[in-house]
Amino acid sequence: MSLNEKITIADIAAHAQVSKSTVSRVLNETTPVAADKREAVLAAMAALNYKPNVFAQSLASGQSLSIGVLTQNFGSPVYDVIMRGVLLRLEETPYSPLFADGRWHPETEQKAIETFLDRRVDGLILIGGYCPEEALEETARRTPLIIVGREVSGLPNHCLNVDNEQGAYAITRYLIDLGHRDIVHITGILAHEDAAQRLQGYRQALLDVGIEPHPDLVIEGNFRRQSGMMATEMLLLRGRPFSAIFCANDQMAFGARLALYRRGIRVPDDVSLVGFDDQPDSAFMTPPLTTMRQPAEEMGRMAATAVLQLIKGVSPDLPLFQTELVIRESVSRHH
Amino acid sequence: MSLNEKITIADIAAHAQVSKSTVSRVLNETTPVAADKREAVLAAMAALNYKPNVFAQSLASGQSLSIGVLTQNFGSPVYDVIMRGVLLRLEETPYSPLFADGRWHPETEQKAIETFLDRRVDGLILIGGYCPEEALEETARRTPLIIVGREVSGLPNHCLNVDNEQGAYAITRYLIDLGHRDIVHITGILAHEDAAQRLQGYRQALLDVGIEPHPDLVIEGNFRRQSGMMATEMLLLRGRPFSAIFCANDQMAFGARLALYRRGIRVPDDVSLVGFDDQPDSAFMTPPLTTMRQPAEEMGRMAATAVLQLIKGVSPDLPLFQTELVIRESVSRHH
DNA sequence: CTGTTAGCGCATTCAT
DNA sequence: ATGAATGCGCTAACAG
Repeated sequence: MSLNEKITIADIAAHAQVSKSTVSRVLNETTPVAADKREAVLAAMAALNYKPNVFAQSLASGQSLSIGVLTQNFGSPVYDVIMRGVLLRLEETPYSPLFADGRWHPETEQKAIETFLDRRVDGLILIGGYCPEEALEETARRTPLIIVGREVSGLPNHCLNVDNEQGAYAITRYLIDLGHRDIVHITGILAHEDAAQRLQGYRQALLDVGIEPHPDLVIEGNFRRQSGMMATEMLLLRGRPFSAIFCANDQMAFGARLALYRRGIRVPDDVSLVGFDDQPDSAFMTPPLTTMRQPAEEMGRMAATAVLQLIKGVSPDLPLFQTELVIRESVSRHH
Repeated sequence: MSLNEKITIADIAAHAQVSKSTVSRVLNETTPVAADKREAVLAAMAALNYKPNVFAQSLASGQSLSIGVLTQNFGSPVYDVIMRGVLLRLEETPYSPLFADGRWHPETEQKAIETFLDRRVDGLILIGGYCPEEALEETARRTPLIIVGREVSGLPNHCLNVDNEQGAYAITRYLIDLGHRDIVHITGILAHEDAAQRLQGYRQALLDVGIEPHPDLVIEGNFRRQSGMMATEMLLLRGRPFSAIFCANDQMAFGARLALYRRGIRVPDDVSLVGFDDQPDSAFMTPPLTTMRQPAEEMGRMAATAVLQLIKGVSPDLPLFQTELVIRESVSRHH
């Protein structure tokens, strides 16, 4: 309320007739305090509208009560939701998030991580990224670290992931069950575990019903709309017939949809189209897109919970999240 | 590099044969220091890989070198880009961003602002929000404040906005020039200045060519896809003919597109469709959406620059940003 | 249970 | 130009 509040524990100590230590104690609940003194302190804090100085707290305690969150490209669909999950979970705690954008540049990521460390974050959450694995392992040695959406072989119990292979398997299997045989797969950047695992799920589903995956039906994209469009155009040029396209994410499905539209190919009458991620716009594509839903927000929350556990010294167990098939009008039975 | 670095200015003072004060001086360039001593200090800092402790710095100086950024709903199209702009600009400075998500809840926003203040941010950037104006004015009195995407009458030179009316005018005028006369407008939440201004631009454009805006052709939406869809369905039920729809944002245009699709109405053959914002997916709608581009990232950068100026005590001048018409295949001449 | 005493790492007078 | 001395606001032994 008042404009210039420089209230310190000394003030409330005086007001409550106790020592600064006692004030600190009721503040941190670090040691039992007599009920009456406790009340007095609380009353004084309320009366004077006391706000602890975080810097002093951090300096004295060595804890910053902040955790660094590194994402790649603000505004990208799934990561934003993961971040929201982190945020929401953190709001339930005394920790505040510090954010940075790695932009998929290893150097930028490293710099951001350094900045976080300089700011003495108590923990670190990394979402995706291209940062070399050794650097990550080094970082993990220095501070509590959770990585989501990426598998670092040297840090098995620091990574939080979705079961991409199972998801891709299920969605491919779904198309097969609809009678499709010539199913295209537009992959993500295959250097990403996500993309590789989805490709693997796709292949396995085909193999399991005795279909040999055809190389002409697999095209590598880069997870972006543009690449979905170009991949589809290339596919059309190739001339090999197909009745369904499975894109490794919704973005590329949007691109594919546009390419088909421009060629006058109807969805799902002429070809069925499915994506992965279930980003919000999927439900509003024309026609609405069949896709796989990732529990992104849930993963964010879990990531936050996990770092907090690491900070407390307990080693969290990180589940493999499952996806959920969301069926919409972009697919139909193949005759 | 080393795992346990607790290097303080005392260490480097010893290493460089000078006093701690001198070290502090070369660190902050606050007072001239003899060249040789200066070199020695720099060398020592490099050798020991010294990192200043931000908490100690902040505690002693009273500056946090952090600025609070409050957005509404992580993952919403335009705001995310504005945030990216803020981030990028801040990366060029010693300031770090602190983020929070207001979720369009005044209480949440207030709480977030309080948290920022508790963290002693040196400045505040608010993106959108429903926080009552008095609260904002109060906040502006306590700390450097910039508000983007919102007009607070009591804080004219703290607000950063786009010229919504002009943008809506231009886009409506464009449809008129294509021969459209019965142009629908699906508005945003009219309590938002954005939405009200866009509606005003739409009306003015019609009036300027002698068309009396018809109430049946204006429907209030809420900026979300779903509302664009419902508004369009309602419109179709009303039965009043129209040849074009102007949605107050792209999201609602996506919803409108879906409603038209489900009714078998072709775009742009049967009706032309335009949006506002030029969010990335617009270019991949089928057909690609004609829309108005906001310089969102630029606005974010400017917002950051402006708070920094406020912090330095200079009052920034905040331009009214202009939009740019992006013409794509969702519109055609009306015959 | 509680008060006293030291720092935490740095910026900033104040002398020199 | 530089060093010594205070203090920022709080936590954490340390005694009682």
